[in-house]
Amino acid sequence: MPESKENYLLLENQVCFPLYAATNLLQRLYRPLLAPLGLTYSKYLVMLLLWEHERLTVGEIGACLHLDNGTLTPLLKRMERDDFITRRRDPQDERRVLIELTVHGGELRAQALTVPEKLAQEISLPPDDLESLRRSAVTLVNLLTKVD
Amino acid sequence: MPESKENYLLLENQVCFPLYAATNLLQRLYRPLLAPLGLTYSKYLVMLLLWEHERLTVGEIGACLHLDNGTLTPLLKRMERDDFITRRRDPQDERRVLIELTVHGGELRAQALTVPEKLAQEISLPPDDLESLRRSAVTLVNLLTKVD
DNA sequence: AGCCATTATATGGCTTCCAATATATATGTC
DNA sequence: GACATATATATTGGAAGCCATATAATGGCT
Repeated sequence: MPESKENYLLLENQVCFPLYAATNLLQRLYRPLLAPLGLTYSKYLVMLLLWEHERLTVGEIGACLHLDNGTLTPLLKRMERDDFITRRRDPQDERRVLIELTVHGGELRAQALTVPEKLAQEISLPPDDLESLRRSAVTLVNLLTKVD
Repeated sequence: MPESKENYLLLENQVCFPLYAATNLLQRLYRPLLAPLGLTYSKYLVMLLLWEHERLTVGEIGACLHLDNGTLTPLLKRMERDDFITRRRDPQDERRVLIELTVHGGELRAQALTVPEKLAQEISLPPDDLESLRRSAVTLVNLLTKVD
């Protein structure tokens, strides 16, 4: 039946569009929460990683966040300029660049602690729904990265 | 217990990050499918709307896609330049700009029909999982737009 | 040592995204 | 009709995001 194929082109039935829209809307919500810390959402993600690991290469960050080098290099340069991180060549392997927190970057973690709960208040989706959304998105990401 | 608050800062526990990553990965999948049609993902979304409605204002498109004017105006100008759409002031209300398909834009729909199934093949997530992901993302989007 | 394939990051060009601001048109009120 | 307010789009400036390509360093292999 040809009609079913037609229906796939309806915006309402697209799987990717709600993810796209939700991502844009969420970044808009994050913006005012992160701006006082001098962070954007992408920079915030890098900081989350560094608060966990404290020394990473550009490549490792890209692998974790699924981001391209062409995205990360200028992003990290801005973060270096604004005193969140340091960038230096790995003496062991001069191809790599090691990313580490500055003192200021480390201290910022305390202020960031309040961000997740502030955001949760604005979303106010039942925790179960939120968790199932998270889980299915994680599943999708795992699937999409295995393809590569 | 203070530890639970700490855990919210772990990348693994973030709700927004998997959505963000999935969106980026999906756009990367769409790119090679849409490029032959001369479309990017955002332009594709605009086309989906116009294949359904055929005459929309800039504001209506922005409301449907949850996109800003600062995003849409240059996007639509490029689409006009590349002969997908026309832009003209509404004679009834000169503040508005009416967006309509060109002949070429209308014909493109036939080629776009194959895109959703090609993408579905690459994702290969069980249809039920995909549908539950879509549904919870839609719920989230509805929630986030009601706040406004 | 010299060469070649591989790896890690950087660069340039283009698109998308937003907030803040500007401009022009409509609308309502007196 | 004049003026304030609201509405619709455009503009500007900065940040992300990707691809394709370039540069530099490493690791064999001969």
